Amino acid sequence: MSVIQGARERARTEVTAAIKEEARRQLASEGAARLSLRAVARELGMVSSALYRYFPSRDDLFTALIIDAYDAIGAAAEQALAASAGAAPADRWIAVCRAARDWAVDHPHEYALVYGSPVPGYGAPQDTVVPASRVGLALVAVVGDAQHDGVLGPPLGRPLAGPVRADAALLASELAPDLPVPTIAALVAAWAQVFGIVSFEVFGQFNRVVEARGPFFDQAAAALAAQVGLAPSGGPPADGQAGDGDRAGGEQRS
Amino acid sequence: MSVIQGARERARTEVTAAIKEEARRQLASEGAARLSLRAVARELGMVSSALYRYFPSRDDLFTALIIDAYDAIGAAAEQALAASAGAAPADRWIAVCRAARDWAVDHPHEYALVYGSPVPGYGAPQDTVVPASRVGLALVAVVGDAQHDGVLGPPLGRPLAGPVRADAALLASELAPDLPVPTIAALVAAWAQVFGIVSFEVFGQFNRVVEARGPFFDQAAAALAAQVGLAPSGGPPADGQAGDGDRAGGEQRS
DNA sequence: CCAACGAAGAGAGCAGTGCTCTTGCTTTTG
DNA sequence: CAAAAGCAAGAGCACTGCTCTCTTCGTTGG
Repeated sequence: MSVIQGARERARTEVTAAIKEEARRQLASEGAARLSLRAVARELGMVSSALYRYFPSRDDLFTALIIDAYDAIGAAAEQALAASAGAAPADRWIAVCRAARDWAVDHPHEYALVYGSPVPGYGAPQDTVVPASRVGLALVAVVGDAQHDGVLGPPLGRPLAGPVRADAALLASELAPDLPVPTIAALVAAWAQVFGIVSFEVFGQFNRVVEARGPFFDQAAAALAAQVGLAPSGGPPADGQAGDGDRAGGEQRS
Repeated sequence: MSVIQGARERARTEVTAAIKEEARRQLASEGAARLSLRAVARELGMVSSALYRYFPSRDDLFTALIIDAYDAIGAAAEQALAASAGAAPADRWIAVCRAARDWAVDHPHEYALVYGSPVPGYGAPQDTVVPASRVGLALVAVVGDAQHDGVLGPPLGRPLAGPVRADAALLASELAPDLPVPTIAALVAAWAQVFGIVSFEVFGQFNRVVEARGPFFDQAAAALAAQVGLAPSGGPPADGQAGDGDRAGGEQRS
């Protein structure tokens, strides 16, 4: 990671970046399955075989894009986390969820790459697990902060079944020893459920079902916040949501 | 739809079925992106071009498989709905959700086809919308029956924002005029959230996070039942869940 | 300063893909 | 029975991921 590089090394990182950029562009316009190495090379004015100097295979290019996507959506969530420091926990929860959702609707194909069907025979390598966890960890941080401030209530729902408790206890010991085990379990469920709503929106399942997707998402995120034990903020936010910046009627599928 | 068919017509439907069957087999073993018309034809002992007599394009084959998949998971849900008639609403809710989940983990690639990333430039045709709604309608039926029996409580969560209420009201008028609007909104959210958990499980996001996936799913489904206003069944189901038939430790990604 | 080394690009080529078009054959139908 | 329609086969086009060889050129050690 030296700042000073030889011309060669410099060129390499630049070309690598250009390849990823062009690949991302094609990803957005064609979708992952139609991403073509040759087309990327063509667009970059190089021959297809030259691309293999930078990525040993198409799957490796995918891996790079996947990591970037995880990092991007994770960064969005973390930024919302940081920006909302000091706010009511439920509102922070909604802000973090909303940041992830907004990134997803802005980058549907990259989102599909990471939260959609796993690519063919391709097993996600180990490098992806840390970036993949960033959004989840941001949610954990919201709840952890609430706990630290003494405003974390008990999660809703019936008592945990044995195996679920065991899983949650293991998780808790790894990433948030201070949080109650049932809270962790509720957190994991909420995490998956948030992405369920995002996926339905991005993948078109809400077409002709839900139009006001931004407000709908916020509504659901608020319910999930309550589910994990974050009390709703005092004031009734019931209506309005003005300046929401949401294009409700827009068709999603390209 | 005449029962009696000429030999030719009969052969046609048989070949069509054989193609879909073989395609499904390849789908299961290779994944959607690697499904190859030529390979299907090869396996069936015919030449690739002959396949185009039955499906005008690869996308049309996909469409057929998608409809079948929607119908299969929908049928599974409806069967659970019928089988649970008379049980406590919350338990019926869980049963229907669980049926959909079980089908999904048993047919991960078909599930990915319908609830994963939409295929490349392929816009789902209108034929898919009815089959696609079957699981959702089964969930609506559970809640509708509970309402009819007078055991439906109010949904949890804050009051609806204006646009959300409008969407939900429209939906309610279309498919369940008897249900309260907030219930419909909660139902739609719960519907998406159920599939969020299923997708995370099927797509491998729960690897090294949740191991007892069956019980975990039931836990979350129970919480969602409460969310839409279905009171938990009397007895404490807290532990046990024996004979669960869940292979907890199994690696998911092929 | 220059020679050796290694990284990078070019091009040909392989096996595979979706899809089209033409050519024959068989079944159905008027 | 002959015409029409349905169907399989084969050749072929343009494309894909990937490998191999060959040449060029920046970097670096003596």
